[in-house]
This record gives sequence, C-alpha cells and structure tokens, in this order.
Amino acid sequence: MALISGDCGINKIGSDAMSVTKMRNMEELAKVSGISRPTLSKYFYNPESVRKTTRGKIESALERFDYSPNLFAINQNRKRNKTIGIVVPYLADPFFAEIVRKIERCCIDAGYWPIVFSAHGQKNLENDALKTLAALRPAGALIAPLGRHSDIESVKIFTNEIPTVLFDSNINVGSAFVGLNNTQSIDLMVDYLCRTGEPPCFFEMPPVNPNAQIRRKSYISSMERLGLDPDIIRVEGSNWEFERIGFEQGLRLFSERKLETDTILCSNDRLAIGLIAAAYQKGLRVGTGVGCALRIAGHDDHPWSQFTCPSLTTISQDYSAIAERSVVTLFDLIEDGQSSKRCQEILFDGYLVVRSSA
Amino acid sequence: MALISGDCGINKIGSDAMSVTKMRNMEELAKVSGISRPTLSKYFYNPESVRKTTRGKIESALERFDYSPNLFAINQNRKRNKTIGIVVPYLADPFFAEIVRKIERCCIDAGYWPIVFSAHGQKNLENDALKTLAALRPAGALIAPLGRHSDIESVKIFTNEIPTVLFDSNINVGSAFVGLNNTQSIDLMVDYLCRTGEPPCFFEMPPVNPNAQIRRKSYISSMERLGLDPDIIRVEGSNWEFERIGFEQGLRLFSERKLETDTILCSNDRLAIGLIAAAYQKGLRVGTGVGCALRIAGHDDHPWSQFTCPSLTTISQDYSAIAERSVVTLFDLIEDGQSSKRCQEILFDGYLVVRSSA
DNA sequence: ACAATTTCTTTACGTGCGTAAAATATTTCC
DNA sequence: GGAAATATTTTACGCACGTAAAGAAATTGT
Repeated sequence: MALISGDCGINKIGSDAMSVTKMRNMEELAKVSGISRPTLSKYFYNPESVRKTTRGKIESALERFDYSPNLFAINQNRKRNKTIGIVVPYLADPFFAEIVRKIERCCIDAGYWPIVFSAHGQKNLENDALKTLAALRPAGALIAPLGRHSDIESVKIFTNEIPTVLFDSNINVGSAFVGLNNTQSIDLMVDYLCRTGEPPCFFEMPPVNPNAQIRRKSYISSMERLGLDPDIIRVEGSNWEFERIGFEQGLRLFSERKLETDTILCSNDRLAIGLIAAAYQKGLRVGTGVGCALRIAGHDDHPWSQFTCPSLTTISQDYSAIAERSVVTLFDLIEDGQSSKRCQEILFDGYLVVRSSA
Repeated sequence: MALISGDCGINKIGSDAMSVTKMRNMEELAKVSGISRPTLSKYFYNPESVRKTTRGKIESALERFDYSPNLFAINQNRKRNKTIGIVVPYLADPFFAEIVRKIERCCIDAGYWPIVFSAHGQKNLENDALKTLAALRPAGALIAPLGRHSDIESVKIFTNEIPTVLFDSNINVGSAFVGLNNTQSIDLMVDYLCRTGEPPCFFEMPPVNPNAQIRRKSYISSMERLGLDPDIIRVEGSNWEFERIGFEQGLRLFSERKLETDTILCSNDRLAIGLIAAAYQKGLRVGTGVGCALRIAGHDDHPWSQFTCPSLTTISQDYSAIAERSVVTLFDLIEDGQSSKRCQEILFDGYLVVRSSA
C-alpha cells in the first residue's frame, strides 16, 4: 500500500540558513546586541515604543542572530495576555471556515493571537476545547457553540472566568451574542417565494442548535401572517452531515411524491445541496424556468452555493460584519473588565440572493 | 443594519458554577489538598504515575476546587513539550479540514497538543504561521506547504530547528513526506477513461503546488503510453478559488466549442465542481448515459464530490492513512532525535471511485 | 550650554510550573 | 514484624520572560 523511496537529497548542512547563530533567549541577544533585556522586552511588545536608533541596533542584531521570543514564556508572564480563543462546532463546514478566517484576521490586526478549536460536531470535543482554552487563560474567547448538544453548564463556567462573545448560535450564556436575525431572513425568503410562485414547504435541519428552532418558528409565523398553511418536512438524525441528510431525505421524499407544493425552503444551504443532488438523481429539474418541476431555496449563502446545479437562491449572511462585530464586542468586553454585565444580543439582517434555483 | 436588544437575562450570580472556589495555581491546590506540589505536578503529567490513594485524594480535591494547570507554564518548563504544530495552505478547503481533523485526533490520542494554522492561500501568512509556530518551540510539526508560493528558505530554516513531516505537497524540505502517488492515480484514471470512452483532455489546476505539475506530467505520460495525443487545457490565475476558476474557464470553453474530446479530466475535484456548474449553465448534460454531451472526472474524492450533479467520478485519497502515517512518522522522528537524517518519501496509492459523471 | 524631558540600563523580584536530590513516610514482601 | 522497595514530601533551583523602580545617559527645547 505505501511506497517508500529514499533520500530526496536536500540536506546541505551549513547552508546560508545556518550562517546566523541561534540565540537561546533574550539574555543572550541582549549581550550580543549591547541592548539591555528590559529594552528588548519592550521592543518585542511594540517595536515603535523604543527610540529609532535603538530599534535600528536591535533590528541589525536580529539579522545577524536568529532569535524569536518564546511565546509560552511571554504569555505566562504578561498581565493581560494576548491570546484569543475561537471555538466552532465544525470547522469542515465552509461557513465556519470562512468566518473563522475573518475573525483570525481581525484578531491579528489588533495584535492578538487567535487559537482555533473545532468541536467536530461532538459534545465531548467541545468540552475538551473549552478546558484546554481555559488552561490558556486567554484574554477572551469567541464561541460558536454546538447548540443543543453543548454542555451548557461547562460553557457557563467558562464564561464566568473568561470574557466571551457567542456567535452564530445563541445559547444564552456569556456577555454578548452576535448573529443573524433569522426571523427577518426567513420572513424575507418566504415573502419572496410566495410572491414568485407557490408557497414553500420547509425542509427542516436537524435540531442541532437554536437556529434550527428559530428558523422553523419563523417559517411558521411568516406563513401564518400570509394566511397560508405551514408545511414542515421533519428530519431524522442529529449529526452535522447535512448534505447527506438532505440527499437521503430528498430521495425518499421524491419517491413518495407526497409533496403538496413545488417549492422547498431549506433550513440551510448544505441541506439544499443534498436535496438538489437527490432531485437531479430523480430526474427532477430544479429552477424557475419552463420545464422545471421544483424550486429549492437555501439559507446562509454557503461559499459554494453559487456552484450548485442550478445555482442556489439563498439568504446571505454578512460574514465580515458578523466577524468584525464579534471581535469588536469582545475587545470592548476585555477592556471594560466585565463592567457591562448585561447580556446584549446583536443581530444582523440577512439579505436575499436570487440565483437560479428559486 | 445591526439590531441590538438588551438583557437576555441569564446572569444568576452565585449559581452552582460558583460553588467550587477557583485555585490560582498548583501551590494553592497543594495547600488545600494536603498533597505536595511536586506530586501534583506528577499527577497532572500522568495520573497513573501516583499511588491510587493519592490519586483519590487529588481527584476529590479537584471536585471541591476548580483548578487546571496553566498550559503556558507547563510548556515553558517541560524539557520536551507536547505541542504539535499543523500548518495547512487553506483550511476552508474541506480536503484539508478533514485531514486536519484526523491528524488532530491522532495527536490527542498520543497525548500531544495539536495547534492548527492556516495560510489562507497566502505566502506571508504561511511565513507568519511558521514564525509563530517556531516561537512555540513545538515537539514537531506537520506541514502541508502552499507549494510554489511557499518561501522555501523559511520552511527550510524551520525544519532545521523543528522535527517536521511534510504532507500532501512535497517541496523537498524536512525529514519526511507523506502523500498520494499522483503518478499512479492519474494513470489509473486515464486508463479508466480511455477504456470506457473517448480519451480525456486534461483541465489543469493553477500551478500552486508540485501536485499540479506532477499530475499534468502524469497525464502526459499516461496518454503517451497509450499512444494518444495529450491535450491540456491551461488555466490562468494562481489563487485557491478553484471552483470559480473551473466555472469561469468552463463557461469560456463551452462557448468557444473548441473541445476535441467529450471527456475532461480535472486536476482536482474543486475544479470539477466549477466545471460541472458551467456545463449545467450551458445546458450540457454531464455523465455517461444517453443524451450526455460530456464526461467529467475529478481527483481527490473531495467530501462533497458525491453531491455534485451528477455525482463525481474521481480518485480517492485515503485521508485516514495519510493522516496516521504522517503522525507516526513524526513521532518516530521526535523520538529518534533526528537520527535518521535521510529524507524519506511515503506515497499511498489512490483508488478509483466511479460515480455518474464519467 | 543648560535644564527639562525622554529613553535606556541596572537591579531585583515575580510568574507557575518542571525537575532533581535528599529525607521521610508508606506499602509490600517474606 | 522487620527489611526492602516504592512513593511522597521537603527543599531548592531553573526556565524565559514581564515588570517595576531608581539612576544614568541621550535627546530636546530654549
């Protein structure tokens, strides 16, 4: 099975990478650079904080000697350390991958050091991540909880110690929440679908988090406001393999031919991706044109929803805005020193992205 | 834009989460538990290493007092610290998300602490990640380099200090590489496509890493071995938005109608996903059945390649095997203390996954 | 050129833990 | 029950840095 080949020949010992000698610690660098250790410490905290001539000396020494401060020692000793923990339920979900990317950038730009943890959809891993993170005594944390499967008590204990902002999924813990206004967004989509064709039924996502519940409820009230009967397709399973669930449930649905409408609103895009695959397999043409049997809409503007066949009509979340606002809120919290104890909820409106599927 | 609502009311101070008092450090825990600090230190390194009665006392104290050792202090002081750095070029790519997940698990099971960095497709971010990682003085590192855009010199310097195993993309640095045997896998696919229909042209991926080159070369030699003319569709751009590239290039391709074959082998699945979307938009039916205008095959067995329309015929990489082998190789390296200096290359065979697209 | 200001050096202590050695306590074995 | 083996405590030092205070040096303004 595995093929092992030898020497790929790239170990020139004594290459230029070796020409700068390695410093073991700041003390050594202080000796060879002629700059005192406290000044070096100050420089590494913020290079602008030392005089220009001194900075020059330090930086020229840095070219001749290989040194970088030990991150563990730094973070152990700083009064306020610069670590920010980020915990997401499922990093293999591009939605989270994207939002984490943006959050990381915000943190780095503000001089913080983000560390990412993924719960991989599992409660015990989320707990592990929280424990590890707490052991890092971070300045703050940004957590998108698993939701229903979260160990609420653990999260609560965590938030008692560390300034925390929740995002994406609100389990009512911590000092702030930043997320999407699901009520508004579902309402928007239901309105659009009703205006342009048959009223939608609602393809539920597994109730893994509060968003699932909120979206279902919003669908019901939107339909009722329009004087229509809600029609919900319930879903089995409670894992995060949404595409698979959408696909399998879709196959069954289309085989049984019990749909009372030609329009399906999915609770999220990943479900819709699976559903579209099922429709394709069953020979059902999805879209709004002539000869289309079905309209399918999603929710979230998943990075790849523009590449489904047909491209997916969905609700867009402003990733950047949510990421930025989460980070700003956290920094406020860190600086205020927990003064604003009341839990605020910051919700962004979603907007409609009309593509070809509905 | 943003909607802020007040108090969501969940701050019951003095809840049971508060009933255990927080220990500031091991010293305090030693006092209240009646166990000496060195013994506690030993316990936290390995609970099995202390006598059962002592363990009992410690664990009962742990229930009454909230304490977890400071990870920064631990890692600063341990001779061999337990950190493993993982660097990938693009975490929002589910291929990397998946393989990172598996690697993380292997590390945790072995008692190590994995820390993940993503270069987000950018050279400077890869360098930053490497710098940060080096500052953590990890026991070892698993790196999937950006490839062509990697700063080879930086990676080389890194590998001089830290035991490193490369995976996925080989830039001939470090002590070992674990990856897929692209030559074998492309050969397998070309064979299959020629056996079942027209010989394929090759839809190149942007030359971001050595895999791109190897796959192209393999395609050429496979075709030549079969006595056929290679036909390569070159691609512009050098970013990691493969779906977009596949889609846009596909639209152009299908408009110009210059294809000399009805079979397209894509250098990776993400490209194929974009290409299928383009074909769909142009009304070209993809697949092997009657009425199909086009066959499209991919490479990598991307987690979602089973949900394309039609589902994607591709080459499967054994994620688990690559992950496990990488980790095992790294642990060998760490324990050997760099003794086996020669650079070994471990390649796994890919296998064919026939679905509906080709 | 002088005082005022800023920056740097020296000195010294703190952080939370690992780790080693010697002394003491506990358990195990016969 | 006593010796041997094992485990724990005590004591002490090390790690790589942050940080504070006091005095020396360099820079600035006039």
